[in-house]
Formats: sequence, C-alpha cells, structure tokens
Amino acid sequence: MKTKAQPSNLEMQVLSVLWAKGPLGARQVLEELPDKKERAYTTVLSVMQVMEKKGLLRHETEGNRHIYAPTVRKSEVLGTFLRGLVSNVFGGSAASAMQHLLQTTPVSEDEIQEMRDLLDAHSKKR
Amino acid sequence: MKTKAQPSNLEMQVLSVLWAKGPLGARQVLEELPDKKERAYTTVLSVMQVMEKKGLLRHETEGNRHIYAPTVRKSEVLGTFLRGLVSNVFGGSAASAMQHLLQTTPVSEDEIQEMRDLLDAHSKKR
DNA sequence: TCGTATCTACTACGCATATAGTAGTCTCAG
DNA sequence: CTGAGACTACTATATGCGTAGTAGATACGA
Repeated sequence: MKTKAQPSNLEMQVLSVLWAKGPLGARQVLEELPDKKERAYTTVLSVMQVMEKKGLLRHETEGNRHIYAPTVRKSEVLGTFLRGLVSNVFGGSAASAMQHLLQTTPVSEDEIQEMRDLLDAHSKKR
Repeated sequence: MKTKAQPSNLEMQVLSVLWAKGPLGARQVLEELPDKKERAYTTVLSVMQVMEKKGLLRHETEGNRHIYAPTVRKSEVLGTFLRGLVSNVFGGSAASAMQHLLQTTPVSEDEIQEMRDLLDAHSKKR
C-alpha cells in the first residue's frame, strides 16, 4: 500500500474545523473555514464528498442532512505533515522551524510561557 | 496586484536547498532535494525554469551551465507560509503548533535547550 | 397538500503541479 | 576537427485541486 498523500490545504482546513467543533454539516463547515474565503456551498460539499471517498471523513445521515466527522486523528495527520515539513523545508531541525515560527508570526507573552511549559513537560517525559 | 501564491511543495524544497547551500545548478539541486525521491533531471530543471518565470529564482550563466539563486528571502516565504499554517490549521495558536511539533517529531534535548534560548531571546526583545 | 427552500449527487472544467521526452546547442577530450 | 556527453529549451501530459452548476430528492411552513 502506498503512503497516503497529504491532505490538501482546503482539506486540512475542513479537518481542523471538524476536529475543533465536532461533527458538522457542510453548511456549518463552510461558515467555519479559517481562511474566510468566499465560496459556494457546493464547493465545500464537493470537497467533503471527495474526502469521504479518500477515507478522510465519514458521515451519518440525520433526517435530510449529512453530518460529517473525521476518520483520521489529528495527531496522526499533523504528525505526518509536520515531520514532512521539518525534514523537507527546515533541514530536519525542529528548532529551526520554531525559530521561524517565532520570527514571523505574532506570539503573545502568554503563548511564550505556554511554550516554555510544553518544553519542560517534554524534557521531563523522557 | 494579487497576493502571490504559496510555492508548491517541490518548489519549497528547491528553495530550501538553495537557501542552505547557495546558488547551484539543476543537477546539484536534484541531488540535494530533501525528500530523496527518484526524479529525472529534466523534471527538476523544468520546475526551476517555471520558478524563474514566476520570479522565485534567477540564474546566471557560467560557461555552459545555469546557476540558480533564489530571488525571495527565506524569512519572507516561510513567514507567509507559517502564518497561513498557524491560522488555518492550528486555530491561530502558535503554541498549539509547537505542541504538535514536539509530540510528533523527534527532538533532541539539545534542540529543546535551543528552543528555550529562542523563547528567552524573543521575550527579551519586546 | 403544495410550493419553496434546502439538501445531496453528479458532472464539468480551468489551472497548477509533477513528471519526463525530444531536439538542439555547447564543450571538451582525443 | 569531430564525436560523445552534458546542458538547456521546448513541448507534452496525467493527475489533483478548487471551483461551481444543474438536477433531483426531501422537508417544512402556510
């Protein structure tokens, strides 16, 4: 079996909505998509139907509607994604990735503290 | 003018090679591509020619060869990329992104320390 | 019950991406 | 000077992605 392809950008957005908000219909997903881009309802529906064919989503029928839920776990998908990113773009260095993250995205002091805690927790665990 | 599209996966790899190793010919880039996938020489050459049309690369001729260099800066490209990633996939939280980074990619204790230093430096700067 | 609004299924399409072949040019060893 | 090898330019193409229309089914309010 071949390694399954990375979900595309839009697919990632759909997944992230469903991971965050729980199972939803296509209409709701459309409204929650993080990039807020103007799209037709059928666009999102189509994408989600394709995702179901690929095995990224499944749905249950509730009266009229299809309620979609991810079949893949957040940690799995993001893990694969981030490992690829780090090794293909950041020369294999997670620290380098974080450096760019800090330099280029707005990060509050609270978040910085949160990150310190994460690092501590990570050290302790080994 | 429209916001220029994100470089594709393979384009990113090409850029990261050139950022890391300096200007190179297509043959060298092919050999250095991080994903190590088997590709024809002309495949990489084509991609790089397209990238030049898009304004991501320029080249100088050296005898027979074309030596390519990026025209875009690493911080620019990765900045845009990471901002998009954080807001579209990690709900706008850089800390969440880092959490997944730690959970899913192998990170040495040295790197952890390096990251702590980065966080400290970042706090101090404001 | 009946019409309107909403939903899904199916189909289409343009563009980008990744892939590679072929032809033509240049360089250099012998 | 000439042929082999390497390089570039140009062309082709399959596939995937994002986009959306249309047709048909369903539900719900009046």
